[in-house]
Amino acid sequence: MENIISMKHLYDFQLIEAVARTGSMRRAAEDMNLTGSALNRRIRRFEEDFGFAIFERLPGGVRLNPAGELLLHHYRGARSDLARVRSQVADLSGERRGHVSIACSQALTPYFLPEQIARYRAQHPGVTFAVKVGDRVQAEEQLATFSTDLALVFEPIYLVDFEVIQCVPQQIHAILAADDPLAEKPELRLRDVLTRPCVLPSAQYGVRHLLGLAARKRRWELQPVVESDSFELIRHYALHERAIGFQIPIGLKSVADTGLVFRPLSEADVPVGNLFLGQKQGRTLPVASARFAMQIAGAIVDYAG
Amino acid sequence: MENIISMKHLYDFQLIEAVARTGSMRRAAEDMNLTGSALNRRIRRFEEDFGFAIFERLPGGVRLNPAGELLLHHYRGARSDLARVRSQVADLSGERRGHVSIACSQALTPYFLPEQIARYRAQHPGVTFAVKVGDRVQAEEQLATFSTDLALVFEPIYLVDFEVIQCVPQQIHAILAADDPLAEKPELRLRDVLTRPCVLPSAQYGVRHLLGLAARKRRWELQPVVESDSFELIRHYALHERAIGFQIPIGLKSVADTGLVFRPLSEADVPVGNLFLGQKQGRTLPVASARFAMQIAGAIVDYAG
DNA sequence: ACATGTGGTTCCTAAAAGGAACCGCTATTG
DNA sequence: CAATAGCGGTTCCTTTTAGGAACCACATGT
Repeated sequence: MENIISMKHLYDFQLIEAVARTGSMRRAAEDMNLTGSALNRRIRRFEEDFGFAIFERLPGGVRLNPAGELLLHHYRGARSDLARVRSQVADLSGERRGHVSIACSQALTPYFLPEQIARYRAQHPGVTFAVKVGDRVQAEEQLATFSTDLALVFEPIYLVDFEVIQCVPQQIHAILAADDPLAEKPELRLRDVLTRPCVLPSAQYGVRHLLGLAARKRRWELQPVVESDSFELIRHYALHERAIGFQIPIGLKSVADTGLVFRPLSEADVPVGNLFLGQKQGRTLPVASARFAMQIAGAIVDYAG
Repeated sequence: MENIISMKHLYDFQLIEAVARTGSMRRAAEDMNLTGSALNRRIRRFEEDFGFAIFERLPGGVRLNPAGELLLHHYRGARSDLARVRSQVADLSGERRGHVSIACSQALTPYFLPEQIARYRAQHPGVTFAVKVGDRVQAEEQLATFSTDLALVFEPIYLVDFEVIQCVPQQIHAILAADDPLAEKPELRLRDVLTRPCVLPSAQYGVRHLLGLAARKRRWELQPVVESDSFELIRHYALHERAIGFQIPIGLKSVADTGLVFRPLSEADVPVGNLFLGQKQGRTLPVASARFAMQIAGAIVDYAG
């Protein structure tokens, strides 16, 4: 998966990464299909070449020291840059192959991303995709450690090392049964929905965060009857108990004919959130990723309108 | 020199760079102390691992193809980034060692840089320096290929990939004998000096460029009696024939007691040039280089005032 | 036509890396 | 408290890999 690149000169770094991950030379050795003694010798020799120890030896295992952290970050950067070079070389050889990895929120999985990926692959069948779903913190981490090329996140937190490619506003929508009396209003107030049973995403998600802000401002408290990190569960549960779920509109096109409707919350009550498409600051992306980024940058603008 | 870092995993790239430099596998093999057959095998195996050929095989030698150019640029970036990591690790080990490489114009060599380097080394004796003198084009090239950390150039041309750290104006000064009648004026006009025998830097230098611009505007032509790429020769020749040389003030502190004086040209005649201190766009410099950059950034501002 | 240079290949030897067993240590556990 | 299990580190020996020398096919320039 990641080892597609795995050129030989980076083998030492792969070993170091494995040791750092497992916290033990012997376990890492098993992972990498060699014996503990061999791995130990490689690590020690590497440290000698490098000039500094990169692991703390503890009883019961090893751990990266600060020097090792710096070094591992360098390796991840170098590896991703080599992948970019390989991609550019493949591109100028006319191969039109490549690989795109994107970290995104769950809201993008039911409708938006499948459609976009299919559209892209229709033009470039040689390009493969890796979609890593997670909350906004995980997305930013994966960007920082070169684990992903792109991130598409709603209301990211830190935005350090995050280069914004595109940013579109997304007002939170309430999801309710089609025959719910509230469904007749074109726009819902916060007091309309918070007096009803609510199904909310868990705390780490941006939708929950914005709803929490809006509620706290009015000295209310969010009291979800169901709380989940599965947006799919939230949507389906809204139908079962006639409870109210929440989501951003880009994730809602698909609920149209499932007995559910969605209505925006009033901007006077809940602040508008932003959906960010970004990459790691300063990176040059592989060609396939860069092209795909351009495509969805345009697409999210269309969806927002 | 550059191989201070030379960790083992970059050996293949060092070989590739040697082949690219010499244009021949056998000559590169000699340089790197191995035989042609061994080197050839390594290159071919590397290309197989990488997935693409990186050399064009011509009768009479080899040459990097576009893929190879991309790859070599990646390598130079990775190498310099590893050097930075090593520097940071050394720094957090309290070693206060390091190496600073700077490309600069000749104007900085007689007085400014020696003083600055001495001042820095007085505080950090473990830090070594490499000063590469050249014209402004060479300085920018060296920055782009990671051959130098810093560049201090007068009137750089392209400024692509050039991250400006500091920029100070420098008005061109005329250099003349202390007993020259013109020396009595505090400021000289262009017509005063161009009617006299002139000693000019050659075309690639910024001083010549600005003088040429000013002259062409008035439909005059520069007709130097002596033209040289040695600023030292220009200074000394001014004394011998009582000709007029040109230089920027930061390079002139040292001529005070050599029978020469310097007077600024009027800003109405010759546009003010700029002395730029810069690094490669987006790079994180090794600690020693970053600290030295901060020092001279302050120093050139003082000199300009 | 020849000598000289090139990249590429083969065969064989030299060097480097890996595997298995063992050492000294520490934390856990009966 | 002693036995045990797991850890990093070391040693010895085997396996694998890389390097050296000679050679080939080819192109160039005398």
